[in-house]
Amino acid sequence: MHIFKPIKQIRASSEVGQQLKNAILDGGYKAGDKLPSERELIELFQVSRTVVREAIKSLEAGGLVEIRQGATGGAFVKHLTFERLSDACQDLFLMGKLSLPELCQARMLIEPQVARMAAKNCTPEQAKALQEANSHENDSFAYPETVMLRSQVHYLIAEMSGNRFLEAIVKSLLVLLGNQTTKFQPPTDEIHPLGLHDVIVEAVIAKDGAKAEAEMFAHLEDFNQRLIEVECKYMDKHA
Amino acid sequence: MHIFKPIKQIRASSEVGQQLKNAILDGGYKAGDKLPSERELIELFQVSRTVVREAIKSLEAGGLVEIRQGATGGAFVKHLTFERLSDACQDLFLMGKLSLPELCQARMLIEPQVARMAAKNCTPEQAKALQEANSHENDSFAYPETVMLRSQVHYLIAEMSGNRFLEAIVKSLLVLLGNQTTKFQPPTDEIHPLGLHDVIVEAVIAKDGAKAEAEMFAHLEDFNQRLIEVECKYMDKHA
DNA sequence: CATTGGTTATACGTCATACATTTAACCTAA
DNA sequence: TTAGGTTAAATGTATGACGTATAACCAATG
Repeated sequence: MHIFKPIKQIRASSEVGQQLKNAILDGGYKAGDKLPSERELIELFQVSRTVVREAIKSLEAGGLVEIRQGATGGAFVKHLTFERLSDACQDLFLMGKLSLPELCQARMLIEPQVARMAAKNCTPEQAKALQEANSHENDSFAYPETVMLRSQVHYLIAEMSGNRFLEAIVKSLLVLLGNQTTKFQPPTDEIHPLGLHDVIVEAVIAKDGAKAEAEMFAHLEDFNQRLIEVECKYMDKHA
Repeated sequence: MHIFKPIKQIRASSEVGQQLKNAILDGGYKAGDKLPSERELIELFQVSRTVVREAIKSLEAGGLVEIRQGATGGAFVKHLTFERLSDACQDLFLMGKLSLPELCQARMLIEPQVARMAAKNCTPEQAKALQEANSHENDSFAYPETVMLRSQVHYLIAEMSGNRFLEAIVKSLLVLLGNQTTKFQPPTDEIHPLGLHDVIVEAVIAKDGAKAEAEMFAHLEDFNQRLIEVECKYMDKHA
């Protein structure tokens, strides 16, 4: 007996979107390149403008392209970064599929090792950038700038790890925790007093991986405690 | 002197999409719920069908809703899972923003600790499921089934960690590495001989966290080596 | 009574056209 | 020279018509 396969109906817009996406991922269009205009795509795919537009809109929603209007407008391929990851995490978090303690725990598990890797790789230029960032943490007390300033060191260390996957994960965590901190708006010296990063920066620059890992762990243990407390206060106030 | 802020032009479709997204994330619509139909949304937002459709399409592309056609059709809110994360990773990988060695390294950094956490939490039911999965790894040699079977233990351990963020990360890594393995299609016993998980499963069930961590690390060290070799062979053959 | 097959209602999918809006570049006159 | 208008190219929105998919209802037939 012959086996029949069910017909899978595919929407024209999905098909077009898929082909465009493949073209981008395969390197046919690189970051910054402009996809053909709507009119051209109509010709190429022989479909209506509706279909073309929905396909492009899907790509935009997926974060692959950026649509600009006007004379020099069109769909431009974006530089893919960790932001898509972080957006996905943000949505999961907002839907209650992730909790703050889980994020803190994950961070404590990953970032100390990332610090160790960073210490192994640290170049003089990176050392300078690290010190620079660490010395500017006090430039602002206003939200959300203060969050950005005081997490800069973490971002740099993540980049220094040399592993772009771990870098993306850590940055996503930083964005999420930063968003929450900005929402709670605790006094800066309550959530993150000045100087907490000094020993970490020292260790990384000294290429002392073991110490960098240990100090990062200690710092996160302390910070996470503060963050949880801040969250409790916030909850009480807004109950 | 007064400071003027640039006018931010927002597209109607983006605005509608954002409002719908917020409604979903805030819990106004839960997983499985149906958003209003296009006609109703036209009434609610007082915009054209074009705008409504593009908004919904964006949500679909973002993985938040699933659109079904027909009499009982409409946009239904999806259960958010790690799949969005894994899709994002997949795209980064396909665009060359992530390499196989980086993924392997990240896995070696995370999964052993996840195994330790799983060992801490292991319940009798989970122990049984783990043994069950481990005993069925030989049920198929055909791709892609064999990949799924031989990675099942890793999926279960990730779930047992009790940390949904780490679970999502590990699963995303498993999907990615699984995809690559399926692409290379090496002989099953070359990439992953039977029995490699036995000691890990034993340790987890015995609630021996330290041993689970160590055995997982050793296993990954071995497996990653095999995977890299398989990739080299594949590259040579398809050069 | 049950099953088959047709009908209908509903909602999404696609097409076509017209017009609005945005933006850069060009042009023109004071 | 420059302010200001014009034009062209591209996306954004509106509208109406028709196509397609799907479930539910219904009716005829055995």
